[in-house]
Amino acid sequence: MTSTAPSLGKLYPCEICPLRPLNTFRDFQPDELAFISRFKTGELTVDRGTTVLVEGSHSAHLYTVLSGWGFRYKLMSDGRRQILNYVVPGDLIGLQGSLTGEMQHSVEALSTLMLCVFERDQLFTLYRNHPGLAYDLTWLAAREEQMLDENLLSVGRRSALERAAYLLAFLHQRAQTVHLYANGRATIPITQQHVADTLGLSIVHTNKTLRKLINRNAIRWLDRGCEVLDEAALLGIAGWEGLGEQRRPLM
Amino acid sequence: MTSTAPSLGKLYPCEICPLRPLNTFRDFQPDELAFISRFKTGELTVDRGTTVLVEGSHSAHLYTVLSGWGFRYKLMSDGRRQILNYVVPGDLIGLQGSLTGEMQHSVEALSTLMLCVFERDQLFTLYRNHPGLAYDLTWLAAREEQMLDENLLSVGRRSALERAAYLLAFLHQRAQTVHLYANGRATIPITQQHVADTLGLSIVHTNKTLRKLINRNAIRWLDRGCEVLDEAALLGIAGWEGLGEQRRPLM
DNA sequence: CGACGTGTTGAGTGTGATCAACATCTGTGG
DNA sequence: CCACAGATGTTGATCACACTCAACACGTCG
Repeated sequence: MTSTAPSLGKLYPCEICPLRPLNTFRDFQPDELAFISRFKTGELTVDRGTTVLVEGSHSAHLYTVLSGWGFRYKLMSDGRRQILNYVVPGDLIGLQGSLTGEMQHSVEALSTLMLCVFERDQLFTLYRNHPGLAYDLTWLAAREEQMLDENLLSVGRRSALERAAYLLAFLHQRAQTVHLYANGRATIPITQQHVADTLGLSIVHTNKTLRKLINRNAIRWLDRGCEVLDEAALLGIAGWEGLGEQRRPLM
Repeated sequence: MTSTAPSLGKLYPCEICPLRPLNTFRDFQPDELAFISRFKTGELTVDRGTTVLVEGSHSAHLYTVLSGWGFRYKLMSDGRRQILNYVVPGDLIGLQGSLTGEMQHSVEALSTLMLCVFERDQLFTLYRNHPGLAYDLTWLAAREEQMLDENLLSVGRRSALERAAYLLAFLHQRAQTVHLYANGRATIPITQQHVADTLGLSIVHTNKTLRKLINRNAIRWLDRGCEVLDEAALLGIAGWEGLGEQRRPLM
């Protein structure tokens, strides 16, 4: 399942970017916008299940998510999988590989995923001419690190129920900040296998743990999807205060 | 235990930095060196047990480790602690807090720790005038993310024995790349409580797990310290290939 | 139709947690 | 100098959370 049909044109030139107007994102200087517009060389739309970036590869591109869900993960040689984080619109993917040369993780689409495509070899031009954008890139990397810190705390020190509650509250909040389910049903398009591989649990125990959250009316489970009904309950169970949401840059 | 006696002078001006000559670190342009030298406002030496940066605070400084060991961690309100990563010479700490405003984790010294002190509010000058250094900062943030990814895989998907083997091999390799125990005994200055809080295990089970590694002659445990005897054995147990060590920047 | 992905539930097992007791060693105050 | 508290490491006994195995229901898709 690797339908990588690159739709070449730009349906969404940066000047009419559907994300930028959201007040989650910081304002942009006109010259910055002009640069990004040139930096962006195209768009890419992929189906659910497509692997966008592969661990061990040397990608010539980086991407910003325009719409849809995805996840970053690592595999062990015997097949064990750990999901590291999820990506939602506005997130930059492939920066790590662009800087250090080789991807250390893979990225897969959870839903139809629209991506803005950037050329890796133009990255240094950005650093040379646009210190504000360079700062933004570091900012995005630092924020990814913050999310990973919290995930690590979760997997290392929270119980199964706390972990599940944390994860679903986390994904729910991230979806809301980028209006991911503004239109239509408010569901997170994951399977219980994804939850298990994120939390470091077996799929059977994940199922039983999610059932407890369902019985408390905190969530609802649909076919390959989760709907958060009571975010406050999840935050309480997890002992988590939520994303201290700050305005963030958008590449 | 908060002996924060700031030794003001510069014992080690950047021009005679004891770390930079190591070939782990990338070469520097003269103008970059000059900038860093001005950017560095002093040195700070703290004792073992000192908390260098506190979660929730707004630090005006960032630091580069000149010598010694430390660790980054998060606490939950009921006292559970998760160690996120360790810091060794050459590592930059406090960047996250400098960018996003508030520290989301704490940093504590594992041994006597010597730090170079930088002023946060000069950070943007760096971005404006030194794109190479700006690139380096993002590079360092991306590398921290890579280490966290691997730690998360470990805690989420490796068994207790595999986790312990991974951690000690990891710390051993990091120590070697910066010649941390070039002089004197080659020990990692941690307690079993630190290991437990890194791996997400109880201290009792950590003790029993480390005993297995000791019985296999892979490590030796001293008072508040670990000595790696058979790195290959640890790598084998963990199913880990080691740090693909690349030359890295030094601030 | 059968194969496959996904979700569900029960039974038995085991890894790792908790509880408890003890051995050292250090530092501190009397 | 000793008594004591606290940090660290060790080991055994018991418990429970989470894993494995197994079977089944349901949908989609070739």
